[in-house]
Amino acid sequence: MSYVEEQSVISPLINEESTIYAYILNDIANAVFVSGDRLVTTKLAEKYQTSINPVREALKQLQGEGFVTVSPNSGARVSIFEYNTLRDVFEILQLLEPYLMEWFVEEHLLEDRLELKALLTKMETATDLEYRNLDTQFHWLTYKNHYNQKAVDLWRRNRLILLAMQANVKLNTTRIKQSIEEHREIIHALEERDVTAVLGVMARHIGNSGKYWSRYLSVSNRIS
Amino acid sequence: MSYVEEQSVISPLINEESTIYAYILNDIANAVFVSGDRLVTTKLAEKYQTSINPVREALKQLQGEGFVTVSPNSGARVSIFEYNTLRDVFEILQLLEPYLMEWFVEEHLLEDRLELKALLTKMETATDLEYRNLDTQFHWLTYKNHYNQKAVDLWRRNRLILLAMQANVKLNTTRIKQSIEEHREIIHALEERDVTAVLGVMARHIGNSGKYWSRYLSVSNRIS
DNA sequence: GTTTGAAAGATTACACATAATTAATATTGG
DNA sequence: CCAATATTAATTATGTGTAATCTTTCAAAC
Repeated sequence: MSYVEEQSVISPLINEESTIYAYILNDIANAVFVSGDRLVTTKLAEKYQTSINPVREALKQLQGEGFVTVSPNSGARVSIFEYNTLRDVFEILQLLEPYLMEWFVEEHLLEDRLELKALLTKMETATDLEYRNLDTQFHWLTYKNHYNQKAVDLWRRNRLILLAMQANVKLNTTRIKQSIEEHREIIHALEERDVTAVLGVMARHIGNSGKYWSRYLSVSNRIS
Repeated sequence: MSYVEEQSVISPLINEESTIYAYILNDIANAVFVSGDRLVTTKLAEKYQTSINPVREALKQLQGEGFVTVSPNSGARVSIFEYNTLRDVFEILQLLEPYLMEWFVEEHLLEDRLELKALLTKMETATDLEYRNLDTQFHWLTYKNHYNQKAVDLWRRNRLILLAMQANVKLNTTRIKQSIEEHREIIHALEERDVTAVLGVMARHIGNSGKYWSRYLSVSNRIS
């Protein structure tokens, strides 16, 4: 097990590092392996410089988390992420995010808000790929300390699926600008500690994101 | 792999059958293994009449699903289900159930409602243990066909954790009666296809259940 | 074009070797 | 003599190789 990943690990959302589990999940999140791809144990063992069992165990864990689908005697594949998955994930996020955010509005510290502002500043000069990472960091920061860590984990997993689906689709500048503006509004409402306002912006933010991606991915679905 | 379980598998909530995964999960849900218990691979392999590797893989899958916690070089344990877990699980259910139920109210068929009524009838003469099973079946029936299978799976998992926590605590008759009444109200509101009414009863139903168990399990926590 | 059958490839389960942890025992200091 | 620590023994986890079984693939025959 002396494999070194070229690409950096999707920082905040993948806890464990330097494990086969993390490598595979990272490769799924970065669309190195895409929806439906076969995950052959021998190939993976070779790629990550280890034997079959550790790979099988990593795949089983990923199966439990929903990223991989295993058919008996037929092997593992990256789970099918299609249009319906996008809808499902967004609807779950739409339940979770207001719930997680509400706590943050009331309990966050000044330093949290300053960190968010720092991220916002970085966003303004970020490229497409950097932006996605900053966006993830922004929301991760707001949720990660929530008392309901089960819910946080749920959010994390759904967010990773989203990243996997979006990895090879570019974000257009109009949407980035709109998204930055929404983040700014969130921070502003946070300063006032106005729960209703924050949740309002959040709902709009998720809704817009959902609309954007569903439009995009429905097209790419129609093509393939 | 020729192990035969004495106790029947928690029927609807555990899909796979006759697998080590299902056996272990079933034993967790029935509190054969309780929160914090060490899950030693060799022991489990012996118990379920198989070798170590399949056990390890089952444990990894259960880890991914949150039922088992694995520490490097130190092995697997049943995840810690304590008072905070109860709160977390109930809050997640409180988000999920209205979401899942809303669809059912609008889309369910007459035969679904008849099945629910049949379950209700059985509830009225059920013992404590049977009641819990019927209650699970009731809600499973309402959710299992929802278009968002990711959400359904989420509900399933959280419900299993609840079952694991409640397995060795008895349900008192007052709560059973109250619970039956709530189910009756749900069916009634379903007949009218009145979303608001159903969600109202549901919120109360979950709330009451949460109150009941938190009171009970906080006591058992204080004792231990 | 469909079916059949053989060969290659992969999955699964098992046994073994090694490394780490846990426990049990002995030793030391107060 | 007791408590805390150190040492040793047992247990357990982890990773590798291998054999058997099942799938898939590909080519030949119908």
